[in-house]
Amino acid sequence: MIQLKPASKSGPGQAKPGHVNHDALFDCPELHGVPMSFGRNVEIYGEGEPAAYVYKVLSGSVRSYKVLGDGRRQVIGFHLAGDMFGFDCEAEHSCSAEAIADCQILLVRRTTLLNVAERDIDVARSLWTLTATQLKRAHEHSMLLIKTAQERLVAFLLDIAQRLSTKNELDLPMSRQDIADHLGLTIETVSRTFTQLSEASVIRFLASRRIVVRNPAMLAEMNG
Amino acid sequence: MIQLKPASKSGPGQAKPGHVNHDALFDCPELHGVPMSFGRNVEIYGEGEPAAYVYKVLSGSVRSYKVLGDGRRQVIGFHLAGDMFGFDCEAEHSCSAEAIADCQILLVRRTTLLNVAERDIDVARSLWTLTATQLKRAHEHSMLLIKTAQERLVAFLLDIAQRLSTKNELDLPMSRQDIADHLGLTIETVSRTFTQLSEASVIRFLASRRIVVRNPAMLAEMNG
DNA sequence: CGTCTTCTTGAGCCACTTCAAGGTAAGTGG
DNA sequence: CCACTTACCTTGAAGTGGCTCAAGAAGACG
Repeated sequence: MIQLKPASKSGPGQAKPGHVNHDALFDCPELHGVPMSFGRNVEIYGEGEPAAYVYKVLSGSVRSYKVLGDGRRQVIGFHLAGDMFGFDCEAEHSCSAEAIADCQILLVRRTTLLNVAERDIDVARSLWTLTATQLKRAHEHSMLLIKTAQERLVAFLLDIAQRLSTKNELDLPMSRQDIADHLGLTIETVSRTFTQLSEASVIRFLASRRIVVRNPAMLAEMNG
Repeated sequence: MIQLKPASKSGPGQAKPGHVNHDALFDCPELHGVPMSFGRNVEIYGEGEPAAYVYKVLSGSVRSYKVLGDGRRQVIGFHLAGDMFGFDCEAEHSCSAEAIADCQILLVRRTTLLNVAERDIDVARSLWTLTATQLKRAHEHSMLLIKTAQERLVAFLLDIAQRLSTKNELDLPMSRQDIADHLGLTIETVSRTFTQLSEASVIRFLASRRIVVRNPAMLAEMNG
């Protein structure tokens, strides 16, 4: 882990290549889907419920999570505009999903998708590719959870920055608590670590959820 | 977390229902595969290498893992007899795999499998199902990593016990270091926690890797 | 403006790590 | 069969990173 000293000089900004959402699953004419709105903190589906639909985020963002018996929560991941989610292979959802902010989501009947996949090899392949990508992301997340608090937050920022395709300014849709539960930390540690990064001039806060990356090279270096 | 007191009384043993390996992917006549032997600690494939094959464990066991730049290792999972692994959807393996002990492994060419999947919808479905199952397992693993040391080890024991389909006696194929790297702990903490479980009469050691579950109910309860 | 939620900061604590040493088991060669 | 080696595991003592508990600051909103 890289030691931070408050108030080091910051270099000029640096752009990151964008990330393309390559999957055309919902573009198939048979899988048009129904758009639907969800308010802030509204549950889209719950763990253990029958998996009736698969989903694509049109606008807004979504968190999927699991909770332990005593209330500890693990945010499995965040789904941003363009992301698809809810692709459990079993008949029941293995985690819950909630709207982080008001959002619009496209719903496609799971059975419809599976039927189309039986005939259309491209759809079947997309289904697999999509799941495999999520698997890879889950493995990355496991790597995250063995790192230090600072490394976790840095990796999180880099991941979100890449997925939002914004150059150096991030608008985090999620709360500190969501971030903490995603990174396996407490809200206090997340807050303190953000403050450290800010004091080291690696990032700067325009507001508590609006971040400017002042030193992208440093941020990348801190990711190891 | 459940507090352990050394030397509580233990109840009688209790059987666990077996776990069936449901996937018939390698039974397809076109996907016969080639058996191959790997010695202890021999690498089967490395992270970043071209994914030429997919694998099925015939005997022995395998660990798949990723390492960070500074050497920290995360054991993503263990593959026991009957398990299939190496199903990355990309052309390169996203993690490494090594034989834990001497083992025999069935290899099937990835391209062959993908070709068959293009024509045979059952194979395509298996491919998806298998990946989705691994995804679910990866999510479970994330849950593991937010728990206490004792909970992690208990969950690990329950998982292995179920997958080995042995009633109350486990023969762990992996070292303490492997377990530690799987659970995000140090080898010392794993050892100490094993000792606690033993002192509480939840388990008993026949040898350092041979464990008898003396109190399955307690073990299950400790898992939350 | 007050109220509510979210975020930040401080001080003390604890679970797990680190560092260090010793024990145990299996293999090897004499 | 025993000395020696090596790998693996256990145990102890001290340190620490992140947690808990507590209070206050900063926004959001009616």
